[in-house]
Amino acid sequence: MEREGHLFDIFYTTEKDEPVINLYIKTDEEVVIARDTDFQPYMYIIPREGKKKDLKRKLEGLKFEEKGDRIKIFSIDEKKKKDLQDEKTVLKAYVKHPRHIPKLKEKIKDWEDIAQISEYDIPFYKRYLIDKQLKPPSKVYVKGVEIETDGEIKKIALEDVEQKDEKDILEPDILAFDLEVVDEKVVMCSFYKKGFNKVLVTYEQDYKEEYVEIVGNEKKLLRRIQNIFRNQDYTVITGYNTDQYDFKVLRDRFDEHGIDFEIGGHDEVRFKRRGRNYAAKVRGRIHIDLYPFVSTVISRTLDSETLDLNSVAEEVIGKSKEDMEWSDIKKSWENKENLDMLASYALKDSKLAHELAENIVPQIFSLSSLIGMTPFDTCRTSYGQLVENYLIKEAAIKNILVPNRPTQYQIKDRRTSGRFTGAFVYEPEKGLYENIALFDFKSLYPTIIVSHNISPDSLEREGCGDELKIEVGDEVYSFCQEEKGFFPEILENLVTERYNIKKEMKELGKKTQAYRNNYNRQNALKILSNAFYGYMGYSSARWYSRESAEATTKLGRDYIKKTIDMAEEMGLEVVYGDTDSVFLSAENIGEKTEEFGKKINSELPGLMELELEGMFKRGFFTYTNKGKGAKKKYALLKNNGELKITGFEYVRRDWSPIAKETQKKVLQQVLERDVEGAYNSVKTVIEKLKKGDIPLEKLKIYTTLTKRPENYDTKAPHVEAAKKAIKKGEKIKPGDTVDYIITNRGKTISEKAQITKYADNYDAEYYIEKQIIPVSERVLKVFGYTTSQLKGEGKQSGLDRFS
DNA sequence: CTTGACCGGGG
DNA sequence: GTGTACGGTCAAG
Repeated sequence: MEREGHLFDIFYTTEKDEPVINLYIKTDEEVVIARDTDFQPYMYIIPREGKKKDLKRKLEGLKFEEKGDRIKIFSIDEKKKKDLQDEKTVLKAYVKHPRHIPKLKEKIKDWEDIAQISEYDIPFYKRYLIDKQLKPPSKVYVKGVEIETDGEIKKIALEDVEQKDEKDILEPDILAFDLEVVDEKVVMCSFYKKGFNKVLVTYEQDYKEEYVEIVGNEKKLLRRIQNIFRNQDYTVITGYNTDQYDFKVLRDRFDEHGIDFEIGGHDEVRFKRRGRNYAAKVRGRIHIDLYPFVSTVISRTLDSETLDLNSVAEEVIGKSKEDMEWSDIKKSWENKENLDMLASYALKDSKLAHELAENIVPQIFSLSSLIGMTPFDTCRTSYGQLVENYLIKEAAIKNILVPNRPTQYQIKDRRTSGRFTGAFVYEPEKGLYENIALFDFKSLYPTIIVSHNISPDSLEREGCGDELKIEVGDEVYSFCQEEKGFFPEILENLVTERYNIKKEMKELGKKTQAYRNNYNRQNALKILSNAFYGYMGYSSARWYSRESAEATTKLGRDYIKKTIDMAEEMGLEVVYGDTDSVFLSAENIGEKTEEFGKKINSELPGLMELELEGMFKRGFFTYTNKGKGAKKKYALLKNNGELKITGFEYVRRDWSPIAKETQKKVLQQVLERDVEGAYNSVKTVIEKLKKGDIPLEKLKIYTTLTKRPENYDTKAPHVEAAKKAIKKGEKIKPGDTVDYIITNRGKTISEKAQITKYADNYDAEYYIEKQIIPVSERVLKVFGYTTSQLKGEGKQSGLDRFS
């Protein structure tokens, strides 16, 4: 029988000591598992010069036992493969089971006749996706017969699987959930899905809302959670930080009550180790934890420096919820007060996660299908893995041998010896500027790599007749231009496809599905192509090439400097420049921009292009404590009055709300040319602080405890505050975020720190000196104000220098 | 200046 | 699981 469906997950099982690949496929009607029993594990062994025959004979005769495992190579194919610059004959050695691969490698690694062993550490399921060129969660075609099973899921004995259109991607059907936990017990669990929202509660009382369901006790709550997870119709199960929190709590509570943690319908939730963390794998569903993806990928496009659900949702989808204080959640539950509010808070959390997922999951899916990884892996990826997975997939197609991962020793070595000059920064002269045009290079590094053929396989190529020599410091690197390199060829395709899609998008209505799909695809292309440069200099990369990375930044510096020179020649004032962007100012900036853009672009090679990113009415630039122009710290005022603030403290959570509010206000007033007003705002806040007029709410500072307070060697305010609270009977454990106030009792800051709950006064001096002054000084010293003036101690002087 | 500890998200 | 993967900041050395 033949059918089509979206391949959304893959893993292997061992049956009768043979590996079986299981493909999870969602067809229009149901989810099926297609089972492939024919895929064989292998690795490559490269013989030394002239030793091929000897080696092959020895390998064929090899038989050994390890921990009861009888291991032998049961067949060897000879292949030709490209190894960076040379073509080599390699032996493709097949074994019976994936776990034999590392054992075989260990056994033969010191053999005289072997020059190198390759591709021995590519997980079996990934190998399958790569070799079959499958791109989850896009559409595949499968052929096979149904197998009789007693389970709920239909199984197919796979005869053939083929990738269809990789742009035909699974439509996610999302269930979001969220736990409320008090004293390490689950007291509420909320669910949100289209047409289904529910809050399970263990405490019995009259609840106003119909979504509340009373379940009596924690054990019944867990049973009901299990029931909902199993029986609701959905493909994606999601939440925020569910790997590190919700799923772990659930596992512990299921354990405690002696219930099997089975929620996928036919298998236990598995915790897969990924570096120092674990990821919860639910077979039959796609468990997407939004947080790791937000923190590695989405965060780059965000202004917010904190990545809590609320701030992220606010920026990504423009929505947030009224946050409930942690202490209030606890209080509400302990006193059984306001439980309706607590339930609605719980529902809002999963609703928000759901809305965020509606936006982010399609991005993850699109990236998955481009890279060829499962969505499960993609949402937990690092940039290094993203690039490397793609490279391995492309290497297989181009018959290139995958380089081995560096050893720990090599990684250390690369880290210490591999530092090199980065991007060029044109430091801003502090102050206010009018009429600003912001130009930047479209995909600067990718286009440099393509236009100059920067690639590990083009580097120092012997006998090359057309070399590009790049001087970096004392070194000269040469890149052969005769043949397109591995990286440039890939990047050219990625960048060109993205340009084409963006063109296509202009013809489409923004609300159409086609537009959204295209948007996500071009976004995935952008994420991937922008990651290549970093990958070349990433110490754990298989295709590490410090020389290529160095050459890329060198060329980048040259291009941005050339841009700055040309701008100056044309009489434009250069305000600030960083890596790939320049801020230019001129009275008649509107007229000059077009001419400038045309001139620059006529001189740029190949795919390279400088683009006008935006025009601003006014901009504010500041400098660092050392008196140099501050990088990446500026505030811009758009023509429509909107503010764009970059790099200032006001977004960070380790500052008190009053400090953040004050800084934002000051920046706003400064940009409106009301410097004196800004100064007065600071003075007013300081006065209020002195009088004790600022509510404690605005003075809280948040920090998380990562271990038990008594285990800290250093005296930090949040630790000391926690210790004092514990003495008073408060329960605070590792992982808790404490909010504290610096009070006026005690000598050192640590002595003065008290959990908000136990604080009834504040140390005005501290908040003025350590919070308000530093954040406002950062802005106002540019206009000649000194610290003592801000404190109201000195006279004003030189105020109009910049106004 | 280098090294090592700490921290993120969640309740 | 063809295992054992972050990156930035800040105080201490």
